[in-house]
Amino acid sequence: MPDQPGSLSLSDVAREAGVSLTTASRALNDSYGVSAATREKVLAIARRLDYVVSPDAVRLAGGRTRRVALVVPHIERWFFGEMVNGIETVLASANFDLLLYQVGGPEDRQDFFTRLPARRKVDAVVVVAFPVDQRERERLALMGVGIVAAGGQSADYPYVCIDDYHAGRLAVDHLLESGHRRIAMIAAHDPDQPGWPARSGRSEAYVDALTAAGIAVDHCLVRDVDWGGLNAAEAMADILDATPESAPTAVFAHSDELALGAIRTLRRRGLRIPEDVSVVGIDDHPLAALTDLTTVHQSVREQGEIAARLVLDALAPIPDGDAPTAVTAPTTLVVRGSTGPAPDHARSLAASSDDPHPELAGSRPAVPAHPQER
Amino acid sequence: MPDQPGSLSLSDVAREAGVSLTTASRALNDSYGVSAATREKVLAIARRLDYVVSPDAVRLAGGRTRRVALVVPHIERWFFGEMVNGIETVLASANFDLLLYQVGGPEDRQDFFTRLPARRKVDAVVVVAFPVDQRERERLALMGVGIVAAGGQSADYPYVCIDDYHAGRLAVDHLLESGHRRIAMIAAHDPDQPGWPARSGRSEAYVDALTAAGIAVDHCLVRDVDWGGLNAAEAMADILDATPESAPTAVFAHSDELALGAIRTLRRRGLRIPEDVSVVGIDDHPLAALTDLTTVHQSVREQGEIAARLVLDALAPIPDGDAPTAVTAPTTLVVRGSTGPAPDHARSLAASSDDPHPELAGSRPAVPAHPQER
DNA sequence: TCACAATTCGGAAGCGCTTCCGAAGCGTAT
DNA sequence: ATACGCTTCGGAAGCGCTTCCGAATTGTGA
Repeated sequence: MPDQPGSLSLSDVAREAGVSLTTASRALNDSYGVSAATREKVLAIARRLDYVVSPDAVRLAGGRTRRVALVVPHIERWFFGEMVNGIETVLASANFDLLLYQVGGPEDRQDFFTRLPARRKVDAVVVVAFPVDQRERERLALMGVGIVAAGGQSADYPYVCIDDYHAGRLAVDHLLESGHRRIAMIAAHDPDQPGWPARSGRSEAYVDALTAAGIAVDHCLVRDVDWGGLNAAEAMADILDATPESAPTAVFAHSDELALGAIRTLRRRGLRIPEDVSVVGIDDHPLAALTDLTTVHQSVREQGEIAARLVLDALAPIPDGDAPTAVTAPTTLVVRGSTGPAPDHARSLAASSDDPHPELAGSRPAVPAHPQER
Repeated sequence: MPDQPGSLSLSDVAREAGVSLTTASRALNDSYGVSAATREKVLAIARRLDYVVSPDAVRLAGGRTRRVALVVPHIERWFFGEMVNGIETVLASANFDLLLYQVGGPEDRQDFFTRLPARRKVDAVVVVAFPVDQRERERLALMGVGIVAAGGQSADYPYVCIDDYHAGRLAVDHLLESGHRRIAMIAAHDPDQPGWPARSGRSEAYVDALTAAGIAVDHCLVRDVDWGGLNAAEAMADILDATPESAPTAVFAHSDELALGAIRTLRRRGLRIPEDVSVVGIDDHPLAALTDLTTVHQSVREQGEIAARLVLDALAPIPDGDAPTAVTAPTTLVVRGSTGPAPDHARSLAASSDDPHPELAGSRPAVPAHPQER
C-alpha cells in the first residue's frame, strides 16, 4: 500500500529533477554536498509537485520523530488548557507535533503507565501539572526519552512552575495587612492526583503567615476538599456552620474556582463581599477579572511556553549547558473588589459572642466600588 | 540509528521464539495462518521481552497511522477543552493517537492550511467548532483523509453539533414566558473565526421568538461583540446607556461567559438579578452552576465522543452504511437563579418614560433565593 | 602537462515492519 | 502406494527515506 493516496515520494521528485534519490534527499535537508544550483532545482520541483516528506519514513531511516507527548490530567480545565496552549504554540513553531494523552482518573493513569502508549512514538514527553510517583517514573524511563514537568516541581525532571509558597504568602499577607485576623482557608486536592505537593506549599504559606502575625491557626477555619467550585461552596458553608459566633472575615482559597464557590455560599447567606468578608484566590483565571476577584496572578500560558523551550533545549543536537533546568514563574497579587479592610467590629471582637453580623439580613447592597466602570 | 535506544525489534522476538519474522508478525496481528501454539509462544516471548512495535515501521509497511489530527481554535477555552476531552477519551480507548493542532488567529490559520502540517501523518482529521471556507476545504482535501466536524454544522463533512436555533428559542422563550418584553441580546463572534454560523442560529431564534410574541426587535438592545466576557460587559453597559428610559428587563447572552460579563455590569450599576433584570446564557458552563446562571445546557463532552465515533466509523474497514453522518446533540433549559418574572411595572410600561428603576440605588440585596443551599 | 585534492553526486544498504508467494508437512481419498 | 488439498511457515520484496562510501568531475599547484 502506498504511503497515502495521492502522495508522491522523494524518488518522484528525484526523477523529475534528473538527480538521484540521494541528491534529492540532501537537497531537501543537508544542503551540504550539493551545489546551490541542483539544490534549487530540486527544491523548485518539490514545490511544484507539492511534495511532502513521509515523516514515518524519515523516522524509520534514523531521524527524530519530531513529536512530543503531552500528558495532561483534565484538558477541559482552564489551567491545563492554558498550559497546553503555551506548549503547543512554541512547539508548533519549531515544527514539532503534539501527541495528546489525557490521563485523568486512576484507571487512565494505571493504563497509561503500563501500556505506555507513547512509547516509540515521541522524542520527549511533558508531564503537565501532575506528580509522578517512583513506579511511574520507572515506567516513563523505559521510554528512553527526555521528560519535562510543567506546572509542578519535580526533582527528577527539568520543570517550570510557580512558587506556591510565595503565591500563598501574597494572598494571605494581603488579607493580614487589611486587618483580617480570622482567615479561613479552602484547600483542594484533585481526587485523581494523590499527593499533589503544590497545595501544601500554599497551605504552608497560610500557616506561616498567620504564625508570623501572631495568630493561631484555627482548624475550624480550614477545609481540604476535592477539586471543584461546588465542593468549595460546601466547605464554605461548613466553615460558617462550624463557627456561628466567630465567623471568618476573610477566606483564602487555593484557586479562583474554589474562591468562586466560596463566594456563592457567602452571598447566599446574605454576606456582602468585601464588606463582610473578603475572598482571595490564586490563578487569575479569566473569570476572576469578570467577577472582581482579588487573586494571585500567574501566567500559565508562559509556563507552557517555557516548558516547551525546556523540551527544545533537551532535544537540541548539542545540549546547551547553560539552558535552565528549572524555572519558577513569577506571581503577583492582583487586588480587585473581593477584598477590603476587615469589618471594624471584627477587630475588637472576642468579647461579644452573639451573631457577629446581626444587621446583615436587611443590609443594603454593595455600593458599586468601581467608579472606573465604563 | 536504531529505532529508539533500548527498543528491540520484531526480529529479536522472532529469533528468540525460533520462528521467522513473518510468523512473528502474523502471530502479533493476523492470528491467521499461525497455529495457536506458535502464536502463544510468540506472544509470550514478546511480552517477556517487553516488545513494542514501531508504529512508524508499521505505517511505512502499509498500515494505518492510527493517528488523527485535532484542529482546534483555542484549547484553553472551556468549550474546546471539553470537546477535546470527549474526543480523546473514545479515540484513546480505540488505540488511536491524537495530534493536536491549535489554529487560533488568522496567521495560524493561514499557516496551517498552506503548510498542512498534518499531511501524511494521520488517518483522519476532526475540525473542532470552526468553519472552513471553500479554499480551506480544498487544501484539506489534499490530505486525502476523512474529515469530521465537531461542534459546528458542515455541509461537507459528517458533523455533530447542537441546534443553535433551538437553543436560542429555549432561552428567549423562557424569558418571554416569564413576562419579559424588553429583552436584550449579546451575541459574539470570534474575531478569529469570520462567519461562524452558530451565532446566527441563536440570533435568528431571538428575532423569531420576539416576533412570534408580537414584539418588534429594538436594535438598541442588540450587540454583537468579539468573544469574551469583558466585551460582553462593555456591551451591556452600552445597552444600558443607550436605553436610559427603557432599559431591558432581561438579557439573552449567546454564551454563559458573555452572560457573566453582562451580569458584572448589571451588578455594578446596582441592578439586582433577577429582580430587576434576568439573564440567561447558553452552554451550562461549570461556572454557570456556581454563579446561579440560568442557561441552556449542552453536553459538549458527549459531542466530542460522538465526533470521535464518527471518525471511527469513517475509518472502519467496511464502512457501516448505517453509521450516522450528522448528529445534533440535545439541549435543555436549566433554570437557575438568574432569571425570574419581569418586574411588574415593566409590563405596563410604554407610557411613563422616566427612569424605570428609580428605587434601585438604595434597594435591598437579593433575598437568598436558594433555600436548598446545603 | 600531470598528479592530487576538493567538490558533487550516485549506488546500495538498511531502518522495522507487512505481505505476496511458494515450500514443506500432514492428512485424506483413491 | 500415489495424488491431492489444506494448514503452517519462511524467503524476499518493498514501503520512503537517510547515509556510508566510493566514483566521477572539476579545479589547483608544480
